[in-house]
Amino acid sequence: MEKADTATIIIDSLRAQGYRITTLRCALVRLFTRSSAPLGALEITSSLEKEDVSVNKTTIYRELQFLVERSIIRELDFLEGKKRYEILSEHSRHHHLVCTNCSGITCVDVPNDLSSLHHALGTTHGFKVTHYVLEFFGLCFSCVSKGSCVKQ
Amino acid sequence: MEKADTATIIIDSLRAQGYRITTLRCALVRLFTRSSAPLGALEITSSLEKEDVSVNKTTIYRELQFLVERSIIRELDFLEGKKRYEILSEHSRHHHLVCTNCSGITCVDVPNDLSSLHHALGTTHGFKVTHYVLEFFGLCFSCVSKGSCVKQ
DNA sequence: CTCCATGCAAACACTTTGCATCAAG
DNA sequence: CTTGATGCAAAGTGTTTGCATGGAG
Repeated sequence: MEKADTATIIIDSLRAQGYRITTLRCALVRLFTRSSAPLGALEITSSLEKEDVSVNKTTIYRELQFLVERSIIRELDFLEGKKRYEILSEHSRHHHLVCTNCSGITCVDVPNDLSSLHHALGTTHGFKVTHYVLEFFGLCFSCVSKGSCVKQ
Repeated sequence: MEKADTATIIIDSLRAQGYRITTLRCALVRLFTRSSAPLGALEITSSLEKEDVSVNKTTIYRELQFLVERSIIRELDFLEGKKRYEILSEHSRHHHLVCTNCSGITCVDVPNDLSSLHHALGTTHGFKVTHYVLEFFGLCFSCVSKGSCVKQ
């Protein structure tokens, strides 16, 4: 029994829901399932260009919005003045280490379970948490090592 | 023995460090110590206008940068396409409930201590965490109540 | 008087909108 | 064919830069 890759599963699911499967949509889904780091719109554009996929920025933004609305990808923000996007995988305890020196981003699975907090917030504030963002900022291994190169 | 308010303490500290105490700088510090919610640059501008404080956007942005660099305020981002700023108080376990319906922001003190995570990340990834961001998204009490008004 | 702080205009970066055209189903 | 997807131009929003002027110390 063959196991379809994530991209194929997502695309089949979109097709099943009656959405049109265009070259761009396909390429975007494959790009996201392949990439480990969160991508900005411009990076996406240039990545797709390398695969000779047509790339109008308007269309990219619209397609990103489409994928976000269907919970296939999610938006992230690392205070860079732009949004980044990454595939929304099954495991939800997925966070990032953002290096404030080299801007490198590493994904991490954090063991802590904050689900008890959801309930706490529900009772104390009447707030119904749908999701949360937990991101760590600091210095990555290589920037800690070569301390002399740290900016500022 | 009189207890100086936070704004005064901050301003005195800036003065002691040799920074010029201008009307805007003063007004900004007071605004931040007074306000409970994180503020965007435009909100700040209009707030200051109400106090008849001169408000050029360039100056606002430069002053915000000045205060961020000196760790008096910090930047936050709630995926709105703009940055928000709030006073950086002594307690670090300060997070937010962001309502995805009405965009209301509530500050919360979260009991969980994630400091063990810092060390874990240090050992497993060689990453030195300087700070982290933990924000909750969902529906606030009033939006949960009047469920019918939920957008989309 | 000396610099830091400020205002103004313009530039920037990222994102969105309107509208005509194109192509997936 | 029909309707969603796309490209292009232009506008929108938030933020930054260059440069001359102004004011705190």
